[in-house]
Amino acid sequence: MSSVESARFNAELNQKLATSGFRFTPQRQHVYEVLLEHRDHPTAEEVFMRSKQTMPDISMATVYNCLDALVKCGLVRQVNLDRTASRYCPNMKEHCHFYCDECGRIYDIDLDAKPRVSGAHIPDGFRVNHLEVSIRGCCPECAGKKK
Amino acid sequence: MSSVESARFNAELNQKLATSGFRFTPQRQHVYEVLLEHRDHPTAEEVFMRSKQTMPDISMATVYNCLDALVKCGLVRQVNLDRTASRYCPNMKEHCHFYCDECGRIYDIDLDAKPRVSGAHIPDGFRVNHLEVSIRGCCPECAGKKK
DNA sequence: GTTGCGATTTAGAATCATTCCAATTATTGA
DNA sequence: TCAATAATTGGAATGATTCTAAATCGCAAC
Repeated sequence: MSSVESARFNAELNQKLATSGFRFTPQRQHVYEVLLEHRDHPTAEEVFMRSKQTMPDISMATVYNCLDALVKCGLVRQVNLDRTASRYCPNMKEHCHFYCDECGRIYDIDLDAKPRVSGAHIPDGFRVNHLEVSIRGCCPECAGKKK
Repeated sequence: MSSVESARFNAELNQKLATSGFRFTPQRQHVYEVLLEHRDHPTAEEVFMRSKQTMPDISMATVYNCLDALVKCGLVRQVNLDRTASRYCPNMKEHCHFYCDECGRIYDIDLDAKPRVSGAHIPDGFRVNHLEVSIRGCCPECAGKKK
């Protein structure tokens, strides 16, 4: 990441943390940078490993705290599949996730707008806040290998 | 449940277990009956408690084993919300779940057919097996209370 | 019917992700 | 500068689930 980009992300981070009542700390900055570096939906454990490479004294508890703060201030999405470890995603555009059943990788799938589902009979009186969609299947790479 | 219904469910259970290579056991029958009795998406813990009322010696491990067998032979759906305990649902019709953010209850929402999502840009080469939709919001009961 | 074998059940130990805790350290506003 | 408040830390605790090894069961072949 260039220093210009980096400065922009830091400014956004600082602002978003502040408006949610969080402080700007080196750990939070670092964890956010780690997430931006490889957008591959790492688990907390993976974020911890990567963070330690350049911040060796960071603790697992802090990684959880940082991820939590980033989620709460709207910079990161927490992604859950079944009951496996949560994964973290710094893509805040409207999107859903594709899970490859072969390799387990997660891909972001862009959505035009808030998703709508056809044919759902929601009875009167239910107020919908949020609709979550996830797609399971086989990614191009694994589809290639299987042939 | 009437004895006629009960016989029908047992026959289906027996047949489905058999075709997946599982045996018909009193525990599996009992756990399935417990699920059919109140269709309220209980956790394994709740199934365990209810099962013990009429089968006091059943163990937690067996409840997990039975639920697992029922899921594998296609009689029960395992439902996960975030990383909370899995819930179990004997409704195998095409449907999705509505989670009330206030009271935590889960409601089945019927779907006409397999769900389709509008506006998703799935790149070439991805093979979709399954699409899962969940809805979050406020149920009629809680909406009433809030006013 | 008896026998044998693999499947199932069981209690308890182990695991995994996550949260909690209490002590230390850092940041911020007066 | 100094207190007040928040954040970090390592380790203990938690909660759901899976594993393990021994006992038991169900069923097919004899």
